[in-house]
Amino acid sequence: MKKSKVETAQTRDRIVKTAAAEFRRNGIHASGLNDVMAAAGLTHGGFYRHFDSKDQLLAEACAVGGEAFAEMIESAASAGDGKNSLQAIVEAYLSPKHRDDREGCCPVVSLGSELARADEATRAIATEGFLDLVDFVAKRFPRTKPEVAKAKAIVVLCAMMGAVTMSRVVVDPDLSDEILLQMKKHLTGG
Amino acid sequence: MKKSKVETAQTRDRIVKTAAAEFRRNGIHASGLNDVMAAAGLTHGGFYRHFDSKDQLLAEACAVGGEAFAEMIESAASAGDGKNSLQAIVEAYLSPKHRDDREGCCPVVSLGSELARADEATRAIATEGFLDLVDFVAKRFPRTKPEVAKAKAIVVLCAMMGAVTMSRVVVDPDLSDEILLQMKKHLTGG
DNA sequence: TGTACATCAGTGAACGCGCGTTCACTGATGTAC
DNA sequence: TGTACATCAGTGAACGCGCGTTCACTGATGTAC
Repeated sequence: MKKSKVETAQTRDRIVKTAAAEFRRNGIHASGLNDVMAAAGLTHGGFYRHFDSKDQLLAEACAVGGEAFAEMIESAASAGDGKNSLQAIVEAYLSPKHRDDREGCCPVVSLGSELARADEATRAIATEGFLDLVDFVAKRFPRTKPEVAKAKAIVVLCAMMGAVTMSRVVVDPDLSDEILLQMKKHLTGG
Repeated sequence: MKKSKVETAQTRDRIVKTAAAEFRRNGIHASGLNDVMAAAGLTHGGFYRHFDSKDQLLAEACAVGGEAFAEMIESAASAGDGKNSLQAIVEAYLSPKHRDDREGCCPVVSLGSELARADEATRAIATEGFLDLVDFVAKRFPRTKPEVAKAKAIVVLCAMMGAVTMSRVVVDPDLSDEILLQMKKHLTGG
C-alpha cells in the first residue's frame, strides 16, 4: 500500500485543505479526525503518518485557510480599480455571499472564539495571517503615513470580522443583512 | 435528599450562572455537563432534574450571561456623565480588563463563532440580547433619528466585538493592546 | 396540630457512543547490489 | 538493467477516556387526613 512520494505529498495537502474546510464549517471541537479523514477519502488510521496531532493539523489548516481567504480578498481588490480597491474589499467581506460561505470564509469569522483558546502555535499562525491582511489593506490608504494606514487597516478588518460574526448569530435574516449593510456604509464613508 | 422549593430554585439558578461562566471560559463544546455541575458543587446525575438537555442549559446561560454583561455595560455608561456615556461604554468594552475577563465578558466575544452554529432557540436569545444592547447604545445618540441611532449602535457594537475577539487571538500582547486602542480612537472620534 | 405517605432533588453507577491516539498488518514503492 | 529487500502510506481493529443521557436508589420535604 505504500504510495509514491508525490502521491504522499498530495494526500497530505488534501488532508490539510479538507481540514481547513471542515473546521470552518463545523468548528474545531466539533470536527473529528474521523470526519476530516473521511471527507478527504481516507480512513482515520493513516492520520498519524502525516501529522503528530490534531493540534498540528489545526495549525496547518489555519495557515492554508488564511492564505486561501487572503487570495480571495486580493482578487476582490483587483476587481475594483486602484482607487476603489478598499471599497471592493469591504463589499466582498461584508457580502451575504461571504456570510453564507461556511467553508471558504475568513477563519476569524468561523473560528474566532475557538482560536482565542487555541494553542500558541495556532494563534501565532492566525496572527501572521491577520498581519498579512492588515498590510494588504493598509496599502489601500496611499499618501498616508504607514503607521496611520496600518491603524486604519486594523480597524477596518476587526470591524468587518465582528459584523460578519454577528450577522451569522442573529436569527432574523433582515437584521443579518442590515448589520452587513450598516457596517459597509460606515466603512465606505456612506 | 429532596430539597425545599426555594433551595431547588436557588440550585437551578446556580447551575445556570455557573454554566454562563464555564461556557464563556472554555467554550460550549469544551465544557462538559460534568464540569459545569462540579463547578456548581453538584454531581452530574442531578442535571436532568432541572433541564431537558445541554442545549436548554446553553440557551438559559446565554440569556443570563447576556443580561449580566448588559448590566456591566450599563453601569459603565452611568459612571461617565450623560454626554460622554458612549465614550464610557466604548472604553469599558475595549479595555484590557474586558479582554482578559474570560468568564464575565460579552458572550459574543467568548462564544461568537460557536453561537453562529448553535440551535435556533439559543441564537434567538443571543439576538434579543444583542438588540437590547443596540437599543441601549442607540440612546447615546440623542437628537438623532431612531433608525440612524440604531444603525450607529449596530456598527459600534459589532466593531467592538470584532476588535476584542481579534485581541484575544493574536499572540503579541502589544498588537493586542494596539487593536483595542485603535478601535477606541476610531469609535470615539480620536 | 400530629401522623402517614407521596414527591422529587440529588447521588453514583451505568448506558452507548465518538473522541484522539496506537498498532499489527498489507503491499506497492524506492533502494542496494 | 534486473533482482532482493527494506520502507512506509494506508487499513481496520483496538485502546482508554469523557461525552450526553438514563436510572435505581436515598431521604428530607410537602401534602393529605
